[in-house]
Amino acid sequence: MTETFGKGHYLHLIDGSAFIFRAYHALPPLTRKSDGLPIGAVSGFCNMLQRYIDGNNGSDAPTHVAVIFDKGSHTFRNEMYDQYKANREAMPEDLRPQIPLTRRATEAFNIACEEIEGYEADDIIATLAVQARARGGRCTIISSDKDLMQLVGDGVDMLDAMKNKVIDREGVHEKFGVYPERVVDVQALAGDSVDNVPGAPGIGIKTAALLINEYGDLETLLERANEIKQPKRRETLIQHADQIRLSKKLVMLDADTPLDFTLEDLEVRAPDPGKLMAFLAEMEFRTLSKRIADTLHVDPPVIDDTPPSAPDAPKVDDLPFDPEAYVHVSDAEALQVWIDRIHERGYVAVDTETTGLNEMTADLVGISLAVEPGQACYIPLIHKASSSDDLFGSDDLAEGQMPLAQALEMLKPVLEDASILKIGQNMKYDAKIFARIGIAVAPIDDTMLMSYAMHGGLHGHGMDTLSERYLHHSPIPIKPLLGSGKSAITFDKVPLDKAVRYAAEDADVTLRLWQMFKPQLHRAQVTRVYERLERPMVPVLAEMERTGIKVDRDTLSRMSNAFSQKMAALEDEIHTLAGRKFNVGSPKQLGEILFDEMGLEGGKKGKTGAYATGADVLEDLATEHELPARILDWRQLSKLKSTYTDALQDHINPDTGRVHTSYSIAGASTGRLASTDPNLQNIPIRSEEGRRIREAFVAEDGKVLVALDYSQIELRILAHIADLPALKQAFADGQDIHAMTASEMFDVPLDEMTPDIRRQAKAINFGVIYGISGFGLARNLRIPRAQAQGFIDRYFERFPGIRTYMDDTKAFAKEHGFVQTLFGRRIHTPNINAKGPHAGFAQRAAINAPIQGTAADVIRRAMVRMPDATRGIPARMLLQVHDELLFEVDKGAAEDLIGVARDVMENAADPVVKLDVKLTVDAGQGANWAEAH
DNA sequence: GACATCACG
DNA sequence: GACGTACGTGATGTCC
Repeated sequence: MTETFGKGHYLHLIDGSAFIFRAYHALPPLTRKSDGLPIGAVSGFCNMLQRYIDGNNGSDAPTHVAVIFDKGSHTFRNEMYDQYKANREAMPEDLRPQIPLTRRATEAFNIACEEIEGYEADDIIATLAVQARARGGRCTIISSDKDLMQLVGDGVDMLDAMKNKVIDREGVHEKFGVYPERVVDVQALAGDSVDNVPGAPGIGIKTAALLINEYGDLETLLERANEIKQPKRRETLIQHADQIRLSKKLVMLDADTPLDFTLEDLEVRAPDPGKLMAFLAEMEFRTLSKRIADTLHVDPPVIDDTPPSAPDAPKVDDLPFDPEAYVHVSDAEALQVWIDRIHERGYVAVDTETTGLNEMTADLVGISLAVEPGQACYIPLIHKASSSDDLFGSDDLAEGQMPLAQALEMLKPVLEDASILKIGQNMKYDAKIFARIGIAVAPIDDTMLMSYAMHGGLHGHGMDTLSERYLHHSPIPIKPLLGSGKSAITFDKVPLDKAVRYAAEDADVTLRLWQMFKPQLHRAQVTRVYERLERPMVPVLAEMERTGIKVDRDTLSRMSNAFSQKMAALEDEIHTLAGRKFNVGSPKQLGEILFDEMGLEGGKKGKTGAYATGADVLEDLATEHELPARILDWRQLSKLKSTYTDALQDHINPDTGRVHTSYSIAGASTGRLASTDPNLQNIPIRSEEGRRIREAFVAEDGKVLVALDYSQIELRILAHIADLPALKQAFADGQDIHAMTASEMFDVPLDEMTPDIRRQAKAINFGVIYGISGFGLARNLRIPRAQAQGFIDRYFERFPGIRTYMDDTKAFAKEHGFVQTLFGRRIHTPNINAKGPHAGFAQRAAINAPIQGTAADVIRRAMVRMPDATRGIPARMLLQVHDELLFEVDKGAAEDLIGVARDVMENAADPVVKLDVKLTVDAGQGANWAEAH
């Protein structure tokens, strides 16, 4: 039973970031022996935690303790002052991957580990210290950070752990010349070069303290500044009064940070030796684990830290796959053995088998686990008994299965344990299956996403592809087990012996891939891409997909009927014009009628020998004949009906009344998402008739849909990457970018701009993003090729950065075999050195990839930050359409959401990339998607 | 299952 | 000098 924090209780607050940086700088750059992961700071951090614990079990031991971390580098202080901490150096590359490990270390030591997005650790510490004091308890802050000294006094003190020196009120006075309640006044005057707090120029701590002690406090000092005798000092204070007041706001800690935990949650907990040893073993800390094992009176873990013999041929490759070695787990005792092994290891590969491919409707059938190569099991849960004489199968469960509920009860703590890493191949699928039965799987690794980060553009990232390529093993195909067509069965009907071999192998393959990929991420320099842009998308997208969007069936159904009628009428008209009946939907038949029977000019046969009858061809013909125009009309309706108004109705989930798409994270080579089943990223908008389909995408009663989209994000990124001053200036001035391009290219003043000239410039702008060619532009604008080439030449002349960018990008791709986004995502270009027509394709793709890919990275960053940023707002993120996010939000909170979400989106590049062009986001809201846009 | 077509950014 | 050509996706219908 937890007691309310109050008198007699004693809280320790450890400044986690200070520990980390001290540990990092105190130790040489150690790496984990088996795979080269940098590990020095984690080692130092663990040592410091252990020393802290050893030193704090005496009579004055704390009753409550927490390690507090910073989270996110953008805080409310950046809102007040954009230069806050601006000259702070970037985190060293080999420290970055160690940060999450220090959090895991804290948890492994069974010490509360807290952080709040958008707040500095100092603010959380201030909040907790003030709360502890208010409740009559005591608090010691373990840090030597002078910014925290304002909190000291009345039951709160600080401990400099390095010097083992307590800092009380007198200690603060020693440092600042004033007592804690005036510390912020002194800091406001003196400023702080480390945090880039300006203060008053020329005034340091000594002078500041002198002034504050003379006048009492900062406000009085500023009001009476004209009384100061020294002329220079007087002028400085008068002149910089605003800057000083701002500085005070920057240094003043926020003791009202919203917390998602309470003081009671921080009660000191007994160590969990198993968890701690597993973590230390994973980190391969020999000495430290022995020392800690001694103090805990347990056996130290056995650490196998033999490095792989050759970097690119790890030994996981050598162990043959043996389906007979896989274990069929059929009862709680057997499962417990596996769970114990998982705890020893600290990680496990997990795979789920289900009744289908749609995570929203498929049911869990069984779970497979793997803890080391070749050692995997399958836990069948609801397989049906097979009976040869019953064609429809039996509802009876097969023998040899433990109860579903019991298995889940045992596995849930493991799957949710923050100190055990769950490894999967396409984890979003499994996470959604588990989420539906109340299990929140975390933390995770995903081999599909690791491959995507390292090999994007080289090949697909499905398990079979990866296994064949990297393990030289073809997994058992699923087809023979399930059959195909009408006689196909679901996995719960697969006999257990076969199911074990198939399912356990998947977990085995996943674990082997993980062991191979994990150390390679660092070498390929894509750790940050994987950890910041790929892996965090899994929970975000899983949540969006599970939420779905409400679609009104009646609206779609009415539109389908209207389309049917119009199509029937058009069909009659078309047959009359053609002189005979034919299948209007057949391009082949249409081509024969147009070019053979009617003898129209301009018939061109493609590589298959059929006439081309695409929209561009028909549009040209439409100026002379009526038939092509009617065909175009019919095709538009046919498209809308079959792909949208009909098909979408079939995708409405009967349980939720909503449509749940699935996003593939690793589908598009550039980093974009792709949406399938159904594709909700290509819902019509360009034509008026199509746009009305968006009226069927609605908000629930009492809510509205909010759409936020980046304005011209790819052109802005182009302006930054290719360094185009004219374009940057135009964006800075908020100009119409296509009109500005037109003005620049055709020497037409902006106030004389015509829509047609602007349209041409717009086509050129897009052409540049796509790796322009004279031919392509000529075809798009329907102008002579020579004229199009003239436009391009002129564009290069007016924006010389473009040519440089294109040449540099092609050269980079040829040299390295990949191109990169601003955030380090690599897109491989295997065909870049090809000869013949392939070469052109590859070059244009290489030019486009960094632009499209950077835009994709930006919105990914925004999406990853969105859940924390919008916490407390009754809103849910529903869809992403490349440069747009769609939310559903309570009516009263729409403006709140727009404010917060826009801020996240516009600043999504910070702090990794400082764009020369600001990103702007347009917002709209309404009862349906058409209105919101 | 390949191909053509067309919806989106 | 000729080749072909805007970048990235997914779903549908026809035809073999």
